[in-house]
Amino acid sequence: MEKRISDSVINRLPRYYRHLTDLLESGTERISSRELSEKMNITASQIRQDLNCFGGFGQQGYGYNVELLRNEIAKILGLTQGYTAILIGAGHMGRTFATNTKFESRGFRLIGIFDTDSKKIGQEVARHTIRDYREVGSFIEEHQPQMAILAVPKDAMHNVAEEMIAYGIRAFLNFSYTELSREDEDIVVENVHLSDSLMRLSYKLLENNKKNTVTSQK
Amino acid sequence: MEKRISDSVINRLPRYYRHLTDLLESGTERISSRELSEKMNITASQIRQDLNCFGGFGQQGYGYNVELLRNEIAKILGLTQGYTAILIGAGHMGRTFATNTKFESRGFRLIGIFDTDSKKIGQEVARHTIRDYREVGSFIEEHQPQMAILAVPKDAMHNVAEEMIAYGIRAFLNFSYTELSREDEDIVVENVHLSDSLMRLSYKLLENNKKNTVTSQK
DNA sequence: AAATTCCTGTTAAAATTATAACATATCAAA
DNA sequence: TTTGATATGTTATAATTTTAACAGGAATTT
Repeated sequence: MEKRISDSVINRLPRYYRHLTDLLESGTERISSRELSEKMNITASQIRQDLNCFGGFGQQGYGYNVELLRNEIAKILGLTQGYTAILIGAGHMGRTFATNTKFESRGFRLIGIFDTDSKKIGQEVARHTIRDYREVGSFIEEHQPQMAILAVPKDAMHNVAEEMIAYGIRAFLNFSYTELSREDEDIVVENVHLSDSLMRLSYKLLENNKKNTVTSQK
Repeated sequence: MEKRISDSVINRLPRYYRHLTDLLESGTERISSRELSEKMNITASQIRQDLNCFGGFGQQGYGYNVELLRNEIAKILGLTQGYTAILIGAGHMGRTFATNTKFESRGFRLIGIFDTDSKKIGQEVARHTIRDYREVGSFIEEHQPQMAILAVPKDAMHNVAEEMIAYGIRAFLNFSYTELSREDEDIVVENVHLSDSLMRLSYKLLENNKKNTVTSQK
């Protein structure tokens, strides 16, 4: 019986993956938990603890082989599964996602972009021709993508999600303002909110200003 | 002496804010921690605990006044400070941010968009004319924005950040692939990584598939 | 007006998460 | 070889975070 991996650990994995990718690209062959901890501003202990949830990838006296560790994390994250995705909505957000996130280098494959706007249909985005959303059902049936990226207006989101679910999609990356949640069923969702980041930054800035005010009053 | 608010609480505040905004827009006047907990899929206890970090906003036997609570959270998050921001980079990500995140309704004001690409300079995005990045120094001096949104290629990011810091900016929302970190100085940073969300989704999907395989083998 | 229900703020307990400590294996150098 | 320095995997401890419990104030009902 495997013990469950906590969300705290899972949430850190993509960050490990990014840093290891950087290291690999810069030609670093090996790294110790201490060195990595300095780069990432976390404790070496946490890194070792995290990695050991999945197995011993390091070697005493040597550290971790960057390429090997990166590959292991890729496996854990499912990046070697060759998952395919369709993108619904070719507005700003959709285009950003299609062009920015280096799908292929992360092991994903974007296989179709859909929109309802007749002005957009037929346009080229990231080497894909935007398709008519009305064809999405037959497209899914034919190509069986595992994920749908929702970059549609909030009013449309729930309807689109329902349709995707009816067509058999079980994983959603949702960029719409409204949260998508499906606790009960075998459906997985990640909601992304750009404005949350902005609000967090705002909080930090305010705190920082308060702190400096107090300090300068001494 | 005020006790420090934990990051776990801070990270939840934007989500509270969004849900309260939704409630307000749907005309809900009051809500209890239990009702809100059902909407948000967290425990009522946590909601009460979180809110009490900042003061007693509710009333026994009544619950919380939606508008009042939303305003209080806005204050806590610094949304009432009238912070202004400039956006560096008018590529896909920059345009998404400029058009999508409802700056104004969140109390922020975007006051300038900059790019180095002469083809983009002069174009209109979200009611702003894209300015020449070479003018950013004098612009900052004149308008004193508090935040910079970095939506530039990863190779340019650190240089841009250094320049912004030299011009006096102290808060950064960074969308570049490369992380920006400034532990030491009085500078606050939020890094956003779209691909992290995708990787987390991938992990969840893989786990879900494993689970179902095991279940169906019974 | 009394009784009952509701629901907060707060304290206490449980659970989780992060950090520290250490035994031991590997590497590198003398 | 032998010795010392590294650095992991793992166990133990500390800190944090979440959940539960409850006293009592406010609203609502009878």
